[in-house]
Amino acid sequence: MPGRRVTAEDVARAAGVSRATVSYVLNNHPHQKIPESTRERVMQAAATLEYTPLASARILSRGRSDVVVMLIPDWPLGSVLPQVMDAVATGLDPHGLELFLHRCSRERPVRKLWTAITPAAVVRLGSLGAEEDESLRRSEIGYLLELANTELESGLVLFPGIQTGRLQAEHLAAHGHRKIGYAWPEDARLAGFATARLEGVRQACADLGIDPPMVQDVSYDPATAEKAIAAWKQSGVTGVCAFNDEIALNLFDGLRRAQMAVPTDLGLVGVDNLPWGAHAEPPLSTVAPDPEQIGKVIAERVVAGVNGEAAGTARLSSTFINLIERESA
Amino acid sequence: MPGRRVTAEDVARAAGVSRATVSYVLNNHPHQKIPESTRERVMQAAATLEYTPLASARILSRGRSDVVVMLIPDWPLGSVLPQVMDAVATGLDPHGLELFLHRCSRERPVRKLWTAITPAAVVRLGSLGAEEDESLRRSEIGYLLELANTELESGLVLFPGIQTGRLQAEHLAAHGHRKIGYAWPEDARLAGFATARLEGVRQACADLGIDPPMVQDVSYDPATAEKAIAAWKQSGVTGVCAFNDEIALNLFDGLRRAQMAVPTDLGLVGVDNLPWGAHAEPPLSTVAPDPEQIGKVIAERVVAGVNGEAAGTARLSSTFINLIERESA
DNA sequence: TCTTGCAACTTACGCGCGTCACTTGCGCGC
DNA sequence: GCGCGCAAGTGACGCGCGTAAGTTGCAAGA
Repeated sequence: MPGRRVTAEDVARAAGVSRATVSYVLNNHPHQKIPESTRERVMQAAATLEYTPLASARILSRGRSDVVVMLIPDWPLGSVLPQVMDAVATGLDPHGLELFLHRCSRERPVRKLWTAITPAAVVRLGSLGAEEDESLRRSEIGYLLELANTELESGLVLFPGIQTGRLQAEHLAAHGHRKIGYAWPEDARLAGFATARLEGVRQACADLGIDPPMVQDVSYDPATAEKAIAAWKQSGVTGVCAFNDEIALNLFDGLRRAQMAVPTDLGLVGVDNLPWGAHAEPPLSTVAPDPEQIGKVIAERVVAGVNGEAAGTARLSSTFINLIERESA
Repeated sequence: MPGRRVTAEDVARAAGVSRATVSYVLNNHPHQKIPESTRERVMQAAATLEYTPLASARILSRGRSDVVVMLIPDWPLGSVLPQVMDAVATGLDPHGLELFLHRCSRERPVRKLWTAITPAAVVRLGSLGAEEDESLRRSEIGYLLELANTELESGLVLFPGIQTGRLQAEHLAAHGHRKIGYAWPEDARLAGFATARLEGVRQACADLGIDPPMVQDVSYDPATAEKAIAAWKQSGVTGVCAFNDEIALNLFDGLRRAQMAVPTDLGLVGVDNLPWGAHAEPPLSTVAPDPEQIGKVIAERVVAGVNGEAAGTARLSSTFINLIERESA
């Protein structure tokens, strides 16, 4: 019923040339001399027939596809990641590459992915467990871009976690806080990020010659916030680096319930620059990653990798995160 | 360097059979009699060689892939959608189908997608604009599942928007509210959902014989909340249906700043069942979609469609949304 | 007039796989 | 001893495309 697919053969017939010519024209093959007249004829025919080359055939013969897959672990997606993904997609677009996302979890191993798709590149976000990582590296993916949380891991540093932590701690210190706390997210899946950021806070504290941060678990539950606040108060903590803005906002609420004021009773800095943070009372200071920039860099790397250029392992500079100073510290 | 790809040919050689036999064994071809001994030999060889059939070749010869693509518009992703996506993926998995996500925006037309991938099915979430929709339908996708917001549109109803709105309004009415407001999200990309939900609220009001809802724009900005609250107060509104929990929580804050109490001064119901809502003060009543169930149904539909069974256009029953009564109404 | 050369094509092969149609081997009944 | 039937397995084609290698036609140089 849907009428057979339009193939290059049909276009060739319509344009009165051979299939090879069609292919040369449509792919701008460099080593072929093709007069403008036939080129136009072919283009014309392809357009009217609405010809679209079949991906699988293309891949089969070229040995590579135009698909880039980004592996997203099954964390709760924040607001930043989707923006990054969009930026990557727009960065890839002019080079004819399409971005697809694939969520991976422990239950559904990624291994079967190569059966389904032959990606030109894979962007791995966070680790998938040693076994999966290994099989990923051994697979015949054209290019594999690994994004890491810290400068300690190998790969391209996406969210410079240590730098983030440092900025948070330094911001608090700049406002006179000498005893610092860290609000650690309970969700185990976020531990990778959290470790890096906490490390940054630790380093900054050491450099500033103050005590290492006092870590408390905090989730969305107000009870956890209250407990943490009490613990910090008792040990004289005056400023807290929160893993992210959501947790920081939960602490805001906890402080309000405890009749405490921000930043006089406790200073706060978050991460992510959520819209809500700017409107909190008082406005929340935060370390903001720049999704546009991050996405752009990832896309550039992928394009370079796909084109066979050596990858290199430069780190993202701190241009991609910015401290947004507001009034919560 | 990476050493040539392992093909079915290699497996055949290793197992001492022909390539055809390998293919029959690995695909469990029904019309072939294959003794257990050779079957084992082939499996064994495939395993030790770590043979993975090349997707594109498979697709090319079978004419269909094992990839299901879900088109996600570029709204800000909430917390529900990712959960739905995960549920879809798990539902697809046992049938050998892999789920990939593709964000689409106005700038990057989906049309080129069929060049990159030959999906077994496409799940369309929301509309992409008339032109895109049309080209999507005309393409040779095996199966296209369209998800709609209201019973008015064609397709499978994913989030029963009208039903959602009704539940919200009825909940308020059950607690004595006779004059109802609606908090409309400013983000234009959410208008599709919002229209459906508001329609539900309208219907419920009509059925209950009370005034139609008084609509106010509310975003993340507290200023919008304050303005809306003032307007509702002035016109005697006592209960408000918020587009979602985030907006409801913003209204919470606004009410607190205005020294007003929930639900005595203004009752509130949200949608989505965000973790924060349960911990709000007082806990937020909300209409909760069930991501697991929704995902399961989508997956079932897709599997049926891919297997060539007629789709049907049954609507999702209200089992997929549940009113969670807490204390904010 | 006969090469030589180059632009403008075309022919034909291979990518890796599914699968149809066909062959082979072998036990069985007559 | 021979034809028959069926289990077990193979040969070969086609999917749609990129592209290397080959072919044709025609103008220019000798």
